[in-house]
Amino acid sequence: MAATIRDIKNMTGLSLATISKYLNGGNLLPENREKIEEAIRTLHYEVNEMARGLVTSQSKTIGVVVFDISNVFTGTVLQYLGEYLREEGYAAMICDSQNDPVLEEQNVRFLLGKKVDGMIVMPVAQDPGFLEPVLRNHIPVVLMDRPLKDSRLDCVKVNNREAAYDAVKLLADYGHRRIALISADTVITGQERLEGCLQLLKDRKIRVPRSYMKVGDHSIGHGYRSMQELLKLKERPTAVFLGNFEIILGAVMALNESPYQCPEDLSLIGFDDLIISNLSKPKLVLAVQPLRKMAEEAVRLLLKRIDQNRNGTDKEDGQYEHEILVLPAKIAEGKSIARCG
Amino acid sequence: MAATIRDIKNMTGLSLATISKYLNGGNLLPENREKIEEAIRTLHYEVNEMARGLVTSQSKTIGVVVFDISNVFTGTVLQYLGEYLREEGYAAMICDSQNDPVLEEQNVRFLLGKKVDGMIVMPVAQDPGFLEPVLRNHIPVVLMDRPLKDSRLDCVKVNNREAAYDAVKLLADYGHRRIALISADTVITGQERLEGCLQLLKDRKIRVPRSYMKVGDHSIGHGYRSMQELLKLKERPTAVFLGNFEIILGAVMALNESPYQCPEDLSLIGFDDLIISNLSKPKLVLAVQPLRKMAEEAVRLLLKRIDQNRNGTDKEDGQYEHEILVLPAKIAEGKSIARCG
DNA sequence: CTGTTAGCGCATTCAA
DNA sequence: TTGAATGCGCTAACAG
Repeated sequence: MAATIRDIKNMTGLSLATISKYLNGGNLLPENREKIEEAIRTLHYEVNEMARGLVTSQSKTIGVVVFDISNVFTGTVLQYLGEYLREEGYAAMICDSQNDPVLEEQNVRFLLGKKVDGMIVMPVAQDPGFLEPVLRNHIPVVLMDRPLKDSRLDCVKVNNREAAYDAVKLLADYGHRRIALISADTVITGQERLEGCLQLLKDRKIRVPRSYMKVGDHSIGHGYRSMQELLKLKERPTAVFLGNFEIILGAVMALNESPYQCPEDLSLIGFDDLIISNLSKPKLVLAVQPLRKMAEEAVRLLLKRIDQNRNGTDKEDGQYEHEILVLPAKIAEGKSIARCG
Repeated sequence: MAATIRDIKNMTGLSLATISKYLNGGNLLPENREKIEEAIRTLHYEVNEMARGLVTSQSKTIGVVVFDISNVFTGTVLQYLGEYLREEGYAAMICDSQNDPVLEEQNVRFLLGKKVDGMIVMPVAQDPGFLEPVLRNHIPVVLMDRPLKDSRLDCVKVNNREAAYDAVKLLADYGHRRIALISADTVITGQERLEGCLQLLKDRKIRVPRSYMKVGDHSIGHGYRSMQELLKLKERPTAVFLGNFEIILGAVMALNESPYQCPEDLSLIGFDDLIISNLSKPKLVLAVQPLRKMAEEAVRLLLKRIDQNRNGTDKEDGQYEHEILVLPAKIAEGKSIARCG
């Protein structure tokens, strides 16, 4: 149906090899070049990447596995990833795991079958087992956002612990002592942030009542319910740390529905980077994740690995030392924190 | 590097054909089946989809081209699309056009090269020209959200005009006469919604001052600035129609920063379907788009076309009559509209 | 039920 | 610079 290199051959009288050379940027007589170009135009020829991939055994596509594609964080990262990959001549094949480890494993196998040249994974599983097949085939992988305990895996992430530490420190510096945390322990990023918060509280000798610790998942629902509960307490907190975007949404929603005002009645600080966070009134103080930078570094690292693989720098069964790139999240100004006491 | 069907042959002593038959669900002796399965396990064999695709000339993957992947609407739709496609044994290859028609055209050509079996497109271009190559190759396409003026293109969309009409009607029914519109005319969906609004206003003989018509693009910035301007007017509107998700965000942000309250000082009705819209206080009245249904129908329609193509129902240069599926957006309750007058 | 053969569309030797 | 031949990994006849 679609035109092939053969049709061009018949049209121009040139050989397959010559045409192939043209397609791959080789040198040929201007005259022949002309002929081929005309044939391509009139035949609407388009290279068949499947065939090309079969012989070159590289697809020029990168598999991207995300834990949840409907998530705003994910969408933004995907946008940047797409940008950088495209710049480098790669396409992205995106697979959504829907927060399901089983789906995630299927995704990985699927991409392997598609012969992607490499993978970028924002994992849902905590165990790196599902990446075994990838590692075995010497397909480079880089993790994003969430590291996994496997010394062979590169990762680009954010200094969750430190940034969370700084965030709560800001609250403390404003004089707050009744500080509540709404965060998650279901994913590593949440755990790290939680640790950072607790460390600061410990360093400052600030006690946290059980009722101030709202540990659940990174969901709107958790944020919403937790904030409602906090506001009902006899001794309300004067400040709250919000662990991620969804939690911010839920919490602000609950706060908006209450008679309390931010920051007069309650100071807030959140963790994420999304313009939407501006929606809250007043503008939220945020620990901002450098999403664009993360995407850029992930692509850079992955392509480096692919290159190393090709140049046989692949040491036996291999591996260079894996790299864990930790980028700094920075506190961005806002008006959601009031002085206390 | 990776194991091939040949390795299995060497290991089992069976022929390529038998193994291929196994892989494609054919019948063979339990004994041989066993052997093959063991070989697959020990060799970690995985089908090479490029090779398979080359001979079957179908990739079992669908190209999905979206105008902006970082958009929440898009993310949600992608999630549903992925779900339904997966159920049918297809994978999605997602390309982001970043609201750039040039990128969009490249995406389409790229996917063509990847030999996708069909495409689902949420277009940025208003002109269907960029889909010529797809049509020419008889690759089925279905448009989503935004129709294009080409009688050969199927589309799944929402009754923007009618839903917007109903939305503004609700405002009018609550007694509002000073109704402002913040919407977009840069995309067809915005235009349709605008038309619906204006039609109702005309039917009810409600005059709209120039200063009440905030027509721009579907961006947070447009929503934000427009709302600020509206609130500064000597004669403020009593109700505002917000054309999409981003506009809602921006407008609510501006309103939150002002001394005015919703719905006491200003009634709001918005257009979209995202849980995040709940963030506003009070809960917004919304014209809700049936995103899941849209995705389901798009997949259904596309696979139908693919099937028709294969069974040669493809009439000459062909085509069945194209289908334009218009799904109803429905008004969802909320508390953002107050009685007026 | 199994094996042999041919070829999908292309890149890549090696000669010419 | 160009052309003829070979094979990437797999499926699809067909013959056994």
